[in-house]
Amino acid sequence: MPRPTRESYGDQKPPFSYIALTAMAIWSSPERMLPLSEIYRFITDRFPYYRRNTQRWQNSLRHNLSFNDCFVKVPRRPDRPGKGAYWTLHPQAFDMFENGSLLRRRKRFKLHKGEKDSLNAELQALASFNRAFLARQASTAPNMSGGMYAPAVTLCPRLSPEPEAPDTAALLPVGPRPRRAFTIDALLEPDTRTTPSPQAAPHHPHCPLPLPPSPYLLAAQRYHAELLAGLQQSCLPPLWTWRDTSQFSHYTLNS
DNA sequence: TTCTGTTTACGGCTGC
DNA sequence: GCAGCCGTAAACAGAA
Repeated sequence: MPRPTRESYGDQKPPFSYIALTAMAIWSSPERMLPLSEIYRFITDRFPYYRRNTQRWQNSLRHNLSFNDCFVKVPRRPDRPGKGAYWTLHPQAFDMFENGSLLRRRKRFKLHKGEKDSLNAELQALASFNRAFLARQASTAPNMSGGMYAPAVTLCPRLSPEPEAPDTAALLPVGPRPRRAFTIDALLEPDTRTTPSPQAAPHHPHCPLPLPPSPYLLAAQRYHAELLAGLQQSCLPPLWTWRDTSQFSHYTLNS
């Protein structure tokens, strides 16, 4: 069966399930994770059919994101505020589709109870940490303006507009995933394994001074990096690639 | 207020 | 017939 092309659909409904469409969108992003709004945009950009009746299919898509264990909701980093979380694919969900075909899943991806509980606990912990981070930041805000630990994000506005994927590439630790107690205090302790020294703090080209980020920010980044490293450690290359040529656009199975 | 996320329910389709 | 996958609708809560 020839692979369907974008042009062959026109305004017809593509033969992909919402799970497949969402997986495509997530895999199309450099960070392998997208907020809901970007998943919508990916689908409407490529499939004209979904430019109509948006409420209907978007409701279905959200249902699938929540209902299926293959999608993992990753809380935003506290220094990257915005609406909604990021969504990624569970690493163990890559073999869902038969031979990379997106038309029908080989089997439903289902996490075992323990795995699901463990993942939920970690994500819950991260969300709690983010809230605690914001609370602490708010309570210390009046002193932050001139303080040496003022978060870099308040002094170095981003150049790219929202939505923006978490800056995980530079945060991912090398080697085995470090484990430490997940409490606010534990995370705020100096961590010589992953905490960059103030001298090594990245210097934003538009910042007048290379200020060290706050310990809270570092702790949040560190935990985010640990979480994402765990999720991505077993990541395989994408099974499919969206190819745009002058003749046609289609998904191809990577060899 | 709007968007995001969760949950429940139901019916159609397909394969065994 | 049954189980599993899928699409859709709807209600609701919480966050931005």
